[in-house]
Amino acid sequence: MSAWPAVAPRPDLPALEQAVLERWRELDVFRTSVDQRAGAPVWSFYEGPPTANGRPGTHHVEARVFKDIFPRYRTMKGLSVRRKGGWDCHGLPVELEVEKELGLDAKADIEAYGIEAFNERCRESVQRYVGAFEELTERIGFWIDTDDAYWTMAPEYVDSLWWALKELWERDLIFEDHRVAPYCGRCGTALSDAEVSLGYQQVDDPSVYVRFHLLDGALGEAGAALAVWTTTPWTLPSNTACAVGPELDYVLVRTSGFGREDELLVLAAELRTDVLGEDAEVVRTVHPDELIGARYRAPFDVVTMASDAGAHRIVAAGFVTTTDGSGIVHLAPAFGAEDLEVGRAEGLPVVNPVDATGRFTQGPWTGQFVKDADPAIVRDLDERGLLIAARTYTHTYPFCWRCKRPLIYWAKPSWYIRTTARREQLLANNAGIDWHPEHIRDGRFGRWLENNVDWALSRDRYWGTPLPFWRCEDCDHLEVVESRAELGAKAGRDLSGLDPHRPYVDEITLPCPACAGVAHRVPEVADAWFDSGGMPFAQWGYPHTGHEEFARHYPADYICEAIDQTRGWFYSLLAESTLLFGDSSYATCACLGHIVDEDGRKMSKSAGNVLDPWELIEHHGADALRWLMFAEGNPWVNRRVSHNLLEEVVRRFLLTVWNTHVFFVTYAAIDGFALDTEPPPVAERPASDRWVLAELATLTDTVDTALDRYDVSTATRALERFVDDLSNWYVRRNRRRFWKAAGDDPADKAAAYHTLHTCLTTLSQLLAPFVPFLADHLWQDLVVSQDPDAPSSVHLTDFPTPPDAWRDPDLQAAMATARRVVELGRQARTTSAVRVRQPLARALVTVPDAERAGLAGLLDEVADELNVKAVELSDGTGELVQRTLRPNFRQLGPVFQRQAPQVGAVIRGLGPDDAGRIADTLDAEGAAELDLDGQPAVITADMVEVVTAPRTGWALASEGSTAFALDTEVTRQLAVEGAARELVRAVNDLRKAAGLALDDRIELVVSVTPVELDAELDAAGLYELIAREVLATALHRQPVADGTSVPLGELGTALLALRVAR
RNA sequence: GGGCCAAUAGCUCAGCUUGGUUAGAGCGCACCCCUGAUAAGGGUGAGGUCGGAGGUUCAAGUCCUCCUUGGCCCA
Repeated sequence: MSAWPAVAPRPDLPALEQAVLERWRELDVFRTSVDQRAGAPVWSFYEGPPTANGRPGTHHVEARVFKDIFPRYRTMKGLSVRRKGGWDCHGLPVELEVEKELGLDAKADIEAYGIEAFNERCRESVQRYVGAFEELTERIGFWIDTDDAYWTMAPEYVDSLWWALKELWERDLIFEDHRVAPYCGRCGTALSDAEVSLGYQQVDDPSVYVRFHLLDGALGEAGAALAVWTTTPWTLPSNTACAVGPELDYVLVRTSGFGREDELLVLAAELRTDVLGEDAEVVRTVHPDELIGARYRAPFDVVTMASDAGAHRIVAAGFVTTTDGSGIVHLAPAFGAEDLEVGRAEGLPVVNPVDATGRFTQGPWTGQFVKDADPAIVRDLDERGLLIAARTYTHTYPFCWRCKRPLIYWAKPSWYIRTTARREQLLANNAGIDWHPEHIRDGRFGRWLENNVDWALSRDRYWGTPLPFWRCEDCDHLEVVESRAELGAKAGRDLSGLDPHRPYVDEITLPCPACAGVAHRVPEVADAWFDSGGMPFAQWGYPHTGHEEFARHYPADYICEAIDQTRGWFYSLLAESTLLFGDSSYATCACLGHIVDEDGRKMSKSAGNVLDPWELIEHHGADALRWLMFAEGNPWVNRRVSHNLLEEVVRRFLLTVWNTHVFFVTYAAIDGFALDTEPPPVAERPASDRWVLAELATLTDTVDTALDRYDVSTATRALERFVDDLSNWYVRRNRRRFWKAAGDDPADKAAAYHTLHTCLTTLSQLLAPFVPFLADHLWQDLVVSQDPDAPSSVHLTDFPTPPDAWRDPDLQAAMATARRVVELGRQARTTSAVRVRQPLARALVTVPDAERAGLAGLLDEVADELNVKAVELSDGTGELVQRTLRPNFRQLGPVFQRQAPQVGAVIRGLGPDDAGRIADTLDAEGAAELDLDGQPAVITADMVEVVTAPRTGWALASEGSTAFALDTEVTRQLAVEGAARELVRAVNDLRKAAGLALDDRIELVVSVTPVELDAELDAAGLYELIAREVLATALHRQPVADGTSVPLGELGTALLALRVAR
C-alpha cells in the first residue's frame, strides 16, 4: 500500500490546475476518454466555432465550458462522444481586422492592394487568432479536438458548400433579385448591420410634406391631394406608389396657409394638427378602403420607367404608423427595404436612377450625390406648387463608419436562398427542437421564423466562400458547380489543387453549354453564416468524402451558443439542414445569456469593463470560473462575472471541498489507513455514516437527472448543499472518530474512513464534468495514490451509480429533523447564555407525530452536538406539554371556501385547553366541531396540525410544530465537568502554540486550586478524560513553576505546563 | 414601433411549470461560540409592501391583463 500524498492546507488552485494539465498531456487523458468508448452508442456534439477574428474573451469561456460539460457527462455515462473542433474563418470581421492592420479604408483600397495579397493576410490573421483560442481552450479544460478541427476556409470544406449551393440551385431554391441594403456611395459597398450600427449620428434632415393630386373617385373629382411625407426628398423622383395603413383613420380637411387657399388634403386623422395646425377644418373622415387602389399624379416625371403600369396608386401596408409624418408613406422600392417588399407584393416596378457611387444618372440632377440634391428637389417641388411644407427633422441616421458620409438605402442585385418556400417545414422542425430555455422555440426563434424572409446569401466582398456560379456573358446562362472537380472537368483542366478563393476562382472561365459564349464567375462571395450552417456536412467534406462520419453524427444531439446566435448559427444550421435534408441538424440547443460585468452592464471596450479571461484564470483558476458559469444564476439569462464573485466561489465551494479532502488525507496518513482493508457493511455502520451515504445516493441521482436535462443549476445547487452537509455536519460531527486511538473501536474507525473516502471519491466523479481539474486532483490523491490499477484519471471512470444499500429516505428525514432540533437547541443555548462547552443535564423535545420515531434513534446525536446529557422525546401528551392547533389551509380551503379564513382564525385562537380537547377528539373520532360565531363547523383531522410544546419553564425555542426546552440549571457536578472541558481546550491551545504535530504525545503538569476542585476533578475521573483528550501519556498533578494560568470562573484556577513525551 | 427576457433582503441569486396563510441560501452587517480541518470552522440575529396597478380565486411571489424600469434582438 502506498503512502497518502502530502496535501497543502491552502492550495494554489491555478498551480494545481497546471499540474493536472501537465498530466493530462502526458497520459493523453482526453484521447483515452474518447477512445475507450469506441463502439459505444454515439452521442453527437457539434462545435459552433468562434470566428477567429480577435482575442478570446470571457464570453467565449462561457460558451466553451457549456460545450464541455455535457460531452464530458455523456462520456462518463458510457457514450461515444467525438469532439471535433472547428474554426469559422471567413467573413467581414476578419476583413475589417486586416483592413485595420493594413490601414485600408475602402473596397477600392483593397482592390488596389490586391485581392490575392489581401486574402493571404486574412488567412494569416485567422491562423494567428486560432492559436490564441487553442491556448485558452486547453487552459479552461474544454476538451475539444483542435488537431481534428474543420476550417471553413479549407478547400474540401468549400467543396461541400459548393455542393450544397448547387443542390439548392437545382431545387430552384436560389435566385437573384434586388436587395435594398445600407450602402456607402463613396466606398462603393453595402454595409453589414454591425457596420451600420457603428455609424449612427443624430442629424437634422429635411422633413417635407408634398401634394400628390388624386385622380380617381370623389376625392379626385373634388381636387383633393394626398399630404405625403418624406425625409429623403431625393427619392421622390423614383416614387412608384403611396402606402396607407389599413387600420388607420384618415380625414379630408380644408385648409389655407400652405401656399393655397381652401385646398383639400387627405392625411391621417391623428396627425392633422401636427402637420397642418389647429386651423385645418375636417370635412369628413376617409376610410382607408376609399384610398386603396386610387391613382394619383406622380410628383416627378424625370425618370424613365420600364413600365408604369400599376404604378402611382395607393396601396395598403401594415408598417404605416402615425408616430410621425402624415400617415401616408411615399414608396420608392429601390431605396427602402419595406418599400421593396411592398413593391414586390404589389407588382410595382423598381426604378433606380442612382448609380453605384450614389449619384443621379437621370434627370436634372444627373451627376449629383443624391443627398446633395435635396435642396434643389425641394425648390423644384415648391416652384411647381407641390410643396405643402418643408421643415427639419431630427433623428439618428446611419453614416459610413469609415468615411463619415451619409449612407443611402439602395437596391442592388443580390443572390437569395428561397427559405420562404420551406417556411412551414422550418417551423415544424423548430417545434421538434429541445430548446433551453424553452421559450426560444415559440418566442425569439419561432417568431423570427414565422416572419421569415428569403436569405440574402451574397456579399460583395473578398474573404469568403466564392459563389460557384458561372454566368455566360452572352446569353446569361448560369452554370453551377458542386466541386473543384466538376469545375475542372467543365473547364477542361485539372483544378484539384485550386485554392477555391478569390482571386484564383475568378480567373477560371467556362465555355457556355448553351451558346458559344464564355462564362465568368459572378463576383459575390457567400454570407459567412452559410459556411457555419453547413458544418454538419461540410466538416466531413460530405458528400465528396466522409459519408460514414456524416451519417453517424447527423443530427447533433447537442449544440450550444449564446442567445445572439438565434438569427446566426441556430438559423443557418436549421435553414440549410431543412432545405437540404428536410430535418433539423440538432436535437437539443442550449441558448446562453450574455456575460455582463459586476454592475450588470454589457462588457465593451468603450465602457472599459472588459474582463480578460486569462487574468481571471491566473488569479482564481479555471475551475472557479467554470463553477461560476455553472452555478451563479440562470445560464439562460445575463450573468455577472467579477473578481469578487470568483473569490466567493473559491472560498465558499472549492475550498470547502478542499478542506474536507485535506482532513481525510491528513488523518488517513496519521492513522496509516489503508483502502484494502475490508469496509464494514453499510448496514452495520453508525447512523451518521448511513445518513451521509444516503445523501450521497440522492445527490448522485439529482446530478445525473439534472445533467440529463441540461439543468446545471439544479446540479450545482445540490452539489453545493452536499459539500456543505459533508463538511459542516458529517465531518464536524464525526471528527473524533478519526483521531481517537485505534484500539478503541477499530470497526467504527474503519467505517468512518471508508465512508468519508467513498463520499470524496464519488464527489470527485460527480464534480468531474464541472470542475475537471480539482476533481481529477482529488482522484489522484484519494484513489490513484493508493491503487496503481485504478483508472488513472477520474475522467476515465463511469458516472457513479449508487448501490441500493446506501438508500435510506427514512434516515434522511430523521436526520433532517434532528438537525432542525439542534438548531432550536442552539437557539435555546444562545438565549439562555449558557455556552455549549458547559454540559447541561437534560432537554425535552417535541416534534410532529410523523417524525417522532425517526428522531428517537438520533437523540444521542442531538445530545452530543448540544452537550446535553439527556435529550428526551416527549410523546406529545401529558403534563409536561401543551398543545395548540394550526390550520392547514390546503385542506380547509376547498371545504370552507369563503369561510376558510374565519375557520382558520378560530383554530388559531383556541387556548391550550380547548385545543387539547379538540386534538383528543380528532384523534379519537377523526372529526370535531368548532363554534364558528354560533354556527357549528365540523373539521377533520387533516385540517389541522397539532403543535405541542413543553411547558416546563425551561429555556424554550420553537419553530412550527417542533420545540426544544432546555434545563439550564448548572449543578456543581456539571460545572466541574465544564472546568475539565476548559482545561482540555487550554492544553490544546498550548499544543498548538508549541507547534506540536497532531499526533505528538505529551506529558502534562497541572495544578488546580482550590484543592476541593482538584479533588472533585480527580474523583469524577476527569483527569483521565483530559489526558486522553490531549494525547498525554502522563498527567502530573503537582505545582507548576512557570505555567500558563487558566481561569475556571467561580470554581478556581489552574496552572498548566506540558512537554513532548519521549 | 414589434418581439423576447428580467425585476424577490444592502449585494448576488433560489423559489414561479404543480396557488395553500412563517418566502429561502450565500455574501455583507451585528453579536457570540469554537480552537485536534486552525492564515480554518461554527452559531444566533437584524434585514423583504416578492417593480407598480388591476383582475381571477376561499387563498397569489406563483395564474391573467395593463403599466414602469433595465437588457437583448428586430425594424
